[in-house]
Amino acid sequence: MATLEEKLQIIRRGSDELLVEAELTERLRSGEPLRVKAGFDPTAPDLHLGHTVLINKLRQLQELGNHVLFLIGDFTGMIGDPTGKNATRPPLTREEVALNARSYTDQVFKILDRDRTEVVFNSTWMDRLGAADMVKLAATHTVARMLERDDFSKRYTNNQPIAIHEFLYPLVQGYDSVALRADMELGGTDQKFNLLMGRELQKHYGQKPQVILTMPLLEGLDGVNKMSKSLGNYVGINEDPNEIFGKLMSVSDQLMWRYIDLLSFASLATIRGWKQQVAEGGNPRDIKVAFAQEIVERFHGRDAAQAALADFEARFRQGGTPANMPEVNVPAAGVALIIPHVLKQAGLVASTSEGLRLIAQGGVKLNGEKVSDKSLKLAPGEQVVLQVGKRKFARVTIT
RNA sequence: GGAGGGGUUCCCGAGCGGUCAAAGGGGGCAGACUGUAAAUCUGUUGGCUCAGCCUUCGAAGGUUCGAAUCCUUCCCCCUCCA
Repeated sequence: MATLEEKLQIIRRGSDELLVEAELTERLRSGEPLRVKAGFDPTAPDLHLGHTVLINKLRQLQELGNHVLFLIGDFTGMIGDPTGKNATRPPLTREEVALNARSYTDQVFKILDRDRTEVVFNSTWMDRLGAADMVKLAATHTVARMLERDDFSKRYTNNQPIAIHEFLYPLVQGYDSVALRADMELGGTDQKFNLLMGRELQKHYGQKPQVILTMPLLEGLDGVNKMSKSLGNYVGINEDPNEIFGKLMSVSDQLMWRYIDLLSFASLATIRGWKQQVAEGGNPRDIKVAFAQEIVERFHGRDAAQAALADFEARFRQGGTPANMPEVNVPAAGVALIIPHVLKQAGLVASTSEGLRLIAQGGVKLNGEKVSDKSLKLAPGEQVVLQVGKRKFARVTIT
């Protein structure tokens, strides 16, 4: 059993802010398992590495004997966490919520301990809250207080719209903590305002305020924006191992360290060793490979990690073709097809125009040979390997 | 309710009757290079039956030989006043 100091150290590793540490110590000392809350959007069941920063932390808390309340915000999802969009989203149907929840648990239990996790939905209590109670909830805070939230104040000063219902989001998220009697809530640093709202509302409703722990937001592959599916700069945990490996290799040598700090389970001493190795002239690529292997292995197993590395080496260091590639049939109705059409039909390019452009730029290969004739035709019955850029391949049969 | 400003291609942002598929930047994609799908450099970036044609500049109408650019109505956003 870990000592109190060890527990605190585990909890703090990689985190951004822990409020209020004294309160946490007190609760830990009691020996009772903490009710640790973390909320998730109901509409995006595709978990990516950014989510796992927080989920890993939940797992660590479970290993210390605590209880996780995995909250699916099916009610808050209707509001949409304020992002500058001023539209409410149509509420998801029961079936959709159930389906998304199922998908969540399928993914999240690759990390979390099923026995110490309770999946809850905030519609359970929010649907029962009447308009009068909603007004009372809203009456607990002022507009000035709401405008303290970074996102709101930025938009306010930049003359960007803020819809009134957006103010409800933090209130409802805070109320969730009341309904769940949470001892602790985790969230990204961008959630700090909402997490603090939970504390205030708990006090208001006569509960001990929750401890809050914020985790840094993982930057996406672009190194600028936070990782998100909608920005396309993410690495999904359910993605193909080769994709995960390749995407992690595409992380810049600089950003790589950020990923390692937040995602690797290697000991702090090991990570220090890596940094020193590179500082002394070692190739960052080697460390990136080791890290990419660790992540692929975490979600797909050791064999997949080995295979992904082998595939990567074959493709990029030796310029070969991947071990397996999609097989596509392109119907030609008995006529020979011009190459850009085949590329489009095979899904390798978005449009004929793009196909033509890529050919002009020398980015298209047929059976390993660069295609320079844009009106080259493929006749029915032909089977060829088409390649666009370094990463897109397909074995195409003209039928 | 009143006064003013604004809605442009993936994003930001120029254009303000023809030379506009629309500057510039970002992002994306490709090529070169490489110890990496790092970095750097170069090209490219609406669609199509591709040296030609078609559709785009909040929406719908109109003026004109010709409109992103002018007019009308409508929708949406911001600011100030009430």
